[in-house]
Amino acid sequence: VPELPEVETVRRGLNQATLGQIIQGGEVLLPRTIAYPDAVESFLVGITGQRLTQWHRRGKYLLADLQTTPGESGGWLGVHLRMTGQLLWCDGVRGVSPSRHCRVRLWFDTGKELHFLDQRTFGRLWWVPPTESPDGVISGMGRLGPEPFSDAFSSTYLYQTMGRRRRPIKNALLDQTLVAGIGNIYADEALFLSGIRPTTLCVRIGRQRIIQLHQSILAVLTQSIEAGGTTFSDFRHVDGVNGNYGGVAWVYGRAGEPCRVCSMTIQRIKLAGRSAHYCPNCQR
DNA sequence: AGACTGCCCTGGCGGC
DNA sequence: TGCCGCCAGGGCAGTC
Repeated sequence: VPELPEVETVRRGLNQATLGQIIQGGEVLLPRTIAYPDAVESFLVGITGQRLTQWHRRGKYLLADLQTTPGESGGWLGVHLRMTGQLLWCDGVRGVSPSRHCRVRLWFDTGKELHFLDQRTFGRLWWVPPTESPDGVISGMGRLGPEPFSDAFSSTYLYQTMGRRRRPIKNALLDQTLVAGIGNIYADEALFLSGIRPTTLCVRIGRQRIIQLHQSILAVLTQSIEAGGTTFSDFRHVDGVNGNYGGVAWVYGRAGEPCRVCSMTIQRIKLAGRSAHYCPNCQR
């Protein structure tokens, strides 16, 4: 499940592989993958002939700058991988049918192709025309809270924003309007590292523990980006290679197994419709 | 406004 | 061996 570190890894791969290349055309195999414009044909017409000049990341969204000619914007190509989406940079053989889960394929002037694969079909693509703004067209992006690595996401911000809320801290961490990019895996891992139970109400967490949580969030995200994303998911780099989040999770996916610190059995509960994993001894 | 629930979707797995 | 139900979860619409 791609979260911020996985999306960041994909972004870096795309910036290595695709910059300067011109989209010659494409094929949409699953129309609902295209979130905007409404008509698939408008999407294809919009991106065709455009040069990819930069890939950005905002939360779990990817956004490519497009240029019609040097200095003239051709809008943006937005991508959200959701649960099982993958972007694969491959040697295309025109006319040959791609893999079973391929939803969209784009072909380039060099003969390379960019495939959007997505088993569960939750992933979405947008073409944002130059006359509009990404934050407006990609509504979820417009609502995102600060980036974890930005100055805006300080421990003071976290304390002031979350400190008042009457809801479990785990739910708050998954709320993309409070902080962008954290998903189920890193929320559980950050809460373990800061010794806080996922059920703890935000309002019950003191200043010192919020400072610890802030540090833990940055630590777990940094470590995973350095490792190139997680292994414990079906995440793949743009070249199809698996990630390697330092190898092990502290609690995520370890229900019933002994805590790596104290050997107490890791618990799994349901919060906000998601599974939450924690150590009942280390997290209070 | 804040918080929560159900839904979308497919494939893998446990139980019988 | 086969079928059924459950589970995974990011974002959004709907509701209280």
